[in-house]
Amino acid sequence: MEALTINEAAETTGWSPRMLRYIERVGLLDAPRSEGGYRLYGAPELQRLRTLRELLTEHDVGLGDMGFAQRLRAEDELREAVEGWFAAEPERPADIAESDWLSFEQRKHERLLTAAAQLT
Amino acid sequence: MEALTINEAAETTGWSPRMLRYIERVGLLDAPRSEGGYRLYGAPELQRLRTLRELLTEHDVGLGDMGFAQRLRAEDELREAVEGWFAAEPERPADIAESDWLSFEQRKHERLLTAAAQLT
DNA sequence: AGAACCTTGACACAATCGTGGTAAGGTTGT
DNA sequence: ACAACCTTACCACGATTGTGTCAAGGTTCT
Repeated sequence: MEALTINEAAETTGWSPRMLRYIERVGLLDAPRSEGGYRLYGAPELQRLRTLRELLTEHDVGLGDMGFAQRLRAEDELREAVEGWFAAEPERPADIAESDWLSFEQRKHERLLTAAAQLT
Repeated sequence: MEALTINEAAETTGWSPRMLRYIERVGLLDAPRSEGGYRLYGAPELQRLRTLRELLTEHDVGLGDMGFAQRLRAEDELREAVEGWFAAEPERPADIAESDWLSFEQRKHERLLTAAAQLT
């Protein structure tokens, strides 16, 4: 048939059945259900599960991280708050003449870090 | 005097000194240092720390989540992988016959895969 | 109808996170 | 020089995450 049950899907995707349920619990991938409530994994779900596995292992990312990424896409207010926070880099051009507490090197280092973070 | 030491900064921002060091450890906000190595919090850092506090409590977000958001801004490859994964949402329009949805999704996914392959 | 599979829920357990404390030693300002 | 503050490096500890296993019961297929 077209759709696999959870154990079959587990075998072909590399996840455990337990983890497939967990992935659903954290809201990352809901498998469609049969009339009786069985999860049924079609080709799109299987492919997505394999891709997810690759993504996590290759970039050292957790399921919780992906859950947060999903919130960032879904919740406008949250995304704007987060973007706003990162955009508000600390700059104090007025202090550079009067700087009795911040060395030029430290300031340069800060700018380098911020620039690196904004290489989009 | 332009900058507060860590305990003073803790008092005005609502964080504990311990947490200010932790926030720095996870890479979210590096305070500039004095010659002797003391962290010195200026007005921009204080403001950012307050904003961060608000952001976390109001949206139920953790420091780890913010760390991941920072990685998303800094690492192009990661951001694209994550975006790509979410973009490949399995959608099954109801007006497609049950015998057809699988091949439909398969074709759609193949298109996505070839598109992704051409990105690299 | 019966074997084999699935469901949810619970208990378990190592690893990490968020947070506090303490100790040994360096810095600052009077 | 001395009190008061700061630094890093540890130990601790409850909560959460990622993962397994088991139990009690419902579904699927032959």
